[in-house]
Amino acid sequence: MPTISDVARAAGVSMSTVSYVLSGRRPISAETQARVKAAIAELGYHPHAGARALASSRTSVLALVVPLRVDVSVPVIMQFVTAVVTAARTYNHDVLLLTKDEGTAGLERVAGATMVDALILMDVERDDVRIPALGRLKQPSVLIGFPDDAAGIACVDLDFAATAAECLGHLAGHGHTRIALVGPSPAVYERGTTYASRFLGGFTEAAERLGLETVAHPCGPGVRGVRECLAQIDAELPGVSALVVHNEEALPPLLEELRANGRRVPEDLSIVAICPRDVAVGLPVRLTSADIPAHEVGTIAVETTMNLLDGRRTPGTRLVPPTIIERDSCATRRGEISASHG
Amino acid sequence: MPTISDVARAAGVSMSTVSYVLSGRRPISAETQARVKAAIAELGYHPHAGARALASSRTSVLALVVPLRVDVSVPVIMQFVTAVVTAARTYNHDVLLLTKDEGTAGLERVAGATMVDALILMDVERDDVRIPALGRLKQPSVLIGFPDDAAGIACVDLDFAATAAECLGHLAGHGHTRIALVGPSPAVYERGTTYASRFLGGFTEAAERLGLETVAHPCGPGVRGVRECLAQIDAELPGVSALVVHNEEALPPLLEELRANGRRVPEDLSIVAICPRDVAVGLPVRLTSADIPAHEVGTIAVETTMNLLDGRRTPGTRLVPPTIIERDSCATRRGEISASHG
DNA sequence: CCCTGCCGTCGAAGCGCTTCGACTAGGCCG
DNA sequence: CGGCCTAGTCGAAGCGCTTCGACGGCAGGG
Repeated sequence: MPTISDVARAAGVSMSTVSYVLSGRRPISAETQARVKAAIAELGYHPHAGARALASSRTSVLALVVPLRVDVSVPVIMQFVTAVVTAARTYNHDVLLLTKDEGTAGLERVAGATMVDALILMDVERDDVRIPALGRLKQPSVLIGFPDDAAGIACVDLDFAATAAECLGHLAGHGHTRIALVGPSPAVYERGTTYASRFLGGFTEAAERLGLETVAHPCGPGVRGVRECLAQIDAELPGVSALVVHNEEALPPLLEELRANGRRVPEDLSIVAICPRDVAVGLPVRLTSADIPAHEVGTIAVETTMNLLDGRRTPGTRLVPPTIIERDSCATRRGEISASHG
Repeated sequence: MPTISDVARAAGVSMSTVSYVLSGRRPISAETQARVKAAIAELGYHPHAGARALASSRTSVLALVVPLRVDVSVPVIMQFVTAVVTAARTYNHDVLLLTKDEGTAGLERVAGATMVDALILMDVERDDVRIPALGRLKQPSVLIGFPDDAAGIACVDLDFAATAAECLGHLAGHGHTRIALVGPSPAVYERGTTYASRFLGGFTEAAERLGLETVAHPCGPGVRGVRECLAQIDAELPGVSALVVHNEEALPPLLEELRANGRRVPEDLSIVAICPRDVAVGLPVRLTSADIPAHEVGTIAVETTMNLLDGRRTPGTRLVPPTIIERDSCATRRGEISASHG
């Protein structure tokens, strides 16, 4: 492996000149640059990452902490991951993958060892124990998701409250007035992931504002969970004409159960789901959905990280606005549009 | 951040002694060790990864190259990833995540810069362009999957040929003699991922050995692909009584299509699927399946990597034997067991 | 009792890079 | 025409760690 001094010798310049050609931190004449670059290419020189990190205390590596076994669907996690990796590469950074189950220790390890320049955490909980730990690190960090107290912390996520409101608005626009929320599994609420409560909050508030009659229920796993949830909804809100489903895993069994009971979608029951595009189109009925913009959120998380690293002041929290995509699961209730639009 | 010399001073020893306590490469008396460890704990000392890499030319980081957009299902990829990360941690290594779309350049970058000690590649193709590049790196590498010419390369994967044979054996044991293979999408074959052809090879050979009548067809995406595939199978092998499905994505539409056509599983048609446990149990019919042992394969890949790093000679290729798990999708054809068992 | 060898420790030489200060030439201003 | 600034380059001092050779002391063998 050639070193910077091999390059310097080959180009007939000093080591520092080679370094400045590479970093651009000082002006170097065009001819010198050309000679240095030629030497680099010829020798196949790659700067040694460790040496660089040691001398500059910058690593060009980001840590990304992903949840391992969670209730949020795996493909969505993977979308975040690929978005972050791809975006990081556009800033010439690489990504070190940590799992959430290492907890605080993992963060301290990679940060303490100066393996990374910054950290991005997914699956943030209401009162996440990792947050105080982050404050003690010398590296900045960005959260994907929101803790209860997001003061002074950089957070990025879909605006779940606005998403709920949009869903209700969409259904109200189609004449629906009795609408139920099929929420995430109870485990999600217990674990304290705030997207569930943010969504519920937005749902409740919008329902009131729009004068809708609503109920909301979490929905456990499998056909069983779906069945129970539907039963409760039917009991508490007879004549329900639309469902907002904020639970990706529940969608397949839910559709299956409705079919089995002879309830047609959207003729008898309209559905708006919160899920990624490909899930929405991969089901028996193409679902009208609010997209989970994993790619956008991941990209923004990296951008925010880079701003932080450059010492740029940046909005502490970034809420990505929702996008509703109309497909085939939402029907208009005849003669009720005007009533609901009032 | 305290450095090793801070620790040395606090413990009243030299830097090298601290280093030897940490690495265990030379004997250090128990008392000295205790004092050093106390100092480390008290100061909250973490060795600087870059400095360590520079001095020792070891990084304790593994590169893992994952496919981005592929036909193999995302949850399975994620299982490999988490297995590799978890296993790497048990060897005190971290994982740098690369995407396959960076191609050869990505490998050369991280290897050239000495960012990693070794590389693990997923989604290896028949004549993968990255393989010659790997040979030029100073770091060892391990493949998850097999290229056409695996000579001298460390490879790990499920034994797909044996898996196919096991599936056929299982069905034959249940009295089935006319069996069709629903294969991966044509794109998989075109892309040259060898697991498809390895499976097909094992299938064909076992069919002959067991005296079965079989056909094999790739299966394109969606309901459409399933429908075409089934039509061809029925045309070419009338009276088919069992399906081996080597295509995870096809399973939901396949079951749906069979149901719509009034073909009951397993009464009219038995199914053995090749898919991870959770997919098999998450469908309307709990499928008898050959497991995709992502966790085991990932773990073995890391073990192999560690052996390579320790200069230990290790079997070049590791084929993980299949495991068939009986569930509810396989029926016995009455009165035909003895006939098929002969 | 001396030599050998091992145990436990130290000192110092790098590992390959960045970066700061310094220096030389010119160019521009007043 | 002197002072000053800028562009372009060099030299050297680290960054924090590992590791090799060396050394003193103590045990065991001849």
